[in-house]
Amino acid sequence: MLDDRKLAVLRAIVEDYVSTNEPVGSKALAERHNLKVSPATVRNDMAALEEQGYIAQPHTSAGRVPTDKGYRLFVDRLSQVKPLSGAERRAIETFLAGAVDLDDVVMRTVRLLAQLTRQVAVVQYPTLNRSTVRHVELVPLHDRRVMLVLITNMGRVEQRMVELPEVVEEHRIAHMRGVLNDCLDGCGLSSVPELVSDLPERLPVDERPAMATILSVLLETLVERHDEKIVFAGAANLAGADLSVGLREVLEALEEQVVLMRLLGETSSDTPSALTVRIGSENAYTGLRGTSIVATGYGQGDNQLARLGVLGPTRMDYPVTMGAVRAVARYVSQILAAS
Amino acid sequence: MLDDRKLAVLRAIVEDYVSTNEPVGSKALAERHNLKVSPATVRNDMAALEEQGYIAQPHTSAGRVPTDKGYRLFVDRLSQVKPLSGAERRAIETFLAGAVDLDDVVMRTVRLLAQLTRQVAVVQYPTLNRSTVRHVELVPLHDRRVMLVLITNMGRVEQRMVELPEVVEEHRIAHMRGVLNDCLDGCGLSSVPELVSDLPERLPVDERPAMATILSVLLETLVERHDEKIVFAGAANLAGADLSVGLREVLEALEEQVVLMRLLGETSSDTPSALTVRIGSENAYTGLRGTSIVATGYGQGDNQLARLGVLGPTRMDYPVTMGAVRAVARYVSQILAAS
DNA sequence: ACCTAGCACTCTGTGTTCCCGAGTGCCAAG
DNA sequence: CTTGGCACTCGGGAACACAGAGTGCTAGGT
Repeated sequence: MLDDRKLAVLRAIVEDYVSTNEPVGSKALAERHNLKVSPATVRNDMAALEEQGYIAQPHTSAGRVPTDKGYRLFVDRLSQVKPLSGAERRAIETFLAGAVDLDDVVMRTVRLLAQLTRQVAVVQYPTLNRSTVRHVELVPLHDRRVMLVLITNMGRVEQRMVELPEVVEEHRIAHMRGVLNDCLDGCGLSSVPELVSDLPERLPVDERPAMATILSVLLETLVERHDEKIVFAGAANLAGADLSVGLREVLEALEEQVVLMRLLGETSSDTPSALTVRIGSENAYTGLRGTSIVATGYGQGDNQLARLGVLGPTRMDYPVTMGAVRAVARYVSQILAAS
Repeated sequence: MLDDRKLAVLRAIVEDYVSTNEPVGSKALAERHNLKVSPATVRNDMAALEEQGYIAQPHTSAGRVPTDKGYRLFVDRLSQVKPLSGAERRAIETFLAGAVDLDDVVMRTVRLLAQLTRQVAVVQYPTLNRSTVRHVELVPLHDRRVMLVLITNMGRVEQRMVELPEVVEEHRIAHMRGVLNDCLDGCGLSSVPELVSDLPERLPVDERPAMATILSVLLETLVERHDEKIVFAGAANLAGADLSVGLREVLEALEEQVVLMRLLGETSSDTPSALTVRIGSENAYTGLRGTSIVATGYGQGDNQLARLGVLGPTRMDYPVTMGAVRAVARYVSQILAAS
């Protein structure tokens, strides 16, 4: 049905089209790649490929252009991820190594990825789910106001203002802090709710209302899933590209955390560390019909923390992009593991 | 030189051009606005205005378009800031009131402003300069590792990992924390360097190396001016607009913190709370020749914390935009003051 | 059975020409 | 100083022709 030569033709079409951005014709194909056959033969193969929906022609008597299905086949069977050059790898390493805190790591990662791929990079903040509590701090501010600070083992810090129901003396606050830390230190965030459920009862009566308030804020913080925070960079790289549907839609999607989240997230969850490629119309979101997403999880080994990836026009250099995404994911995983 | 009618003509040209996006001719002007004079007269005035550089024609025999100088005059003398509608004000209020922490306030502000003005909104994080230290926390992590957390009165939290030169027992860390807080609590961030300068000397000998390390990280944090962090939103609003120079340049500028910073910052520093309007070529940065910036400081009264504003095509509705920027700045100032 | 050469055909994109109309500048009269 | 009239200038759209690239098909060769 699709013999080797037809596949070679498809590969050649994808490669040429990606590099020139122009529909590729049989003649050019036959000479640029040494297929050892004549343009006429190539035409026959093209006809077959078109028949089966792998390529299409924008207008009668123009060259062929890969369809989403064509790209899919290319990605799955005709290409292999291209590793980065040594220089690039060193650049990544030094750039990421300079990060000073978690925010900085994420920020540098997203910029790096954008620059490397010349696409829009998207990075999800490491999720709290697998994190553990490193420390809980209560800082008395005014009479009835306390700042609650939660520090996780990933270096992540969440802070919330808490308005207490009544004035509480400082030494009581200190005591509550002690109790909280004894109870939670080192525990997984997901187990916090049950761990604190009976905590007020174990306190002196006059500390209970305050503690209850604090706990409700703490739980709220966890529930809010602030971890779904996502940042992107490199929007400028979209300027030239043809997204087939307005640039506006794409930019809007990028600013919608929820949409972005789903883009990165919808993946074969059985192997989270594998590269996920979603091509054009495979993407549910309508505004992104002309774009592809290359994403992967990052984190240490089986402990996947979150996802990152890039978004670009369907007509992108998949092998290179995939290489960059994979490499960056690895390095950022290393950095996070080390800190 | 420029009598009242000429000014009225200029105003009419700006208003028409802003709303229609087409060069406006003498005839249309004479009828749409009741100028009570004939097109011929308007033409004479236009000639005078063009002579002096307030308007220009894209091509011979096309209508007139305001120049940057024309917009400038319009903004300075021919328009007045348009207040928001009651509904808009209420929307702002409720939207901002839901904010849960400082990050959230900034995030909501920038989105709100983008939505309200249909332009790109830019918000600078409240600067640390005027802030005071609310609390310093040292959290022991591993043997030689401590997390330094700095909480300011603005609700801002900075955290840094500190690698100590030697193992330090927990109670010593607690002691250092106490000393640090005694020394710094309530002090302005700018005065921190001198306050801590002789601090190690006042400690037991075996705490000095650790404290020295901690202090160097603390000072570094302050110097790094992490406060110059800037966020933007609403890039999608640029999609349709004509920036006269590529969209790409503008997007690139937006992602350059430094450039963005200068855009908001360069202002008549004597009255920071006033609205600053920078029109087209008045803007130093070359990539932004086709855009204008409307910005203002925010914060409580004379205590200006930072700046916010919007960026859009030179052809924007200045009165409305200025109204929105001013209103949002006021509300966010209120919110911050209350927390 | 497959490849190849040749050929007629079909498009798109580009360049040319032409014309309409909006808008101007100028002038002379009110 | 304002106004009506008038000739002039361009930009932009429609109509048209044309070159070039690319295709599909068929017939002949291996």
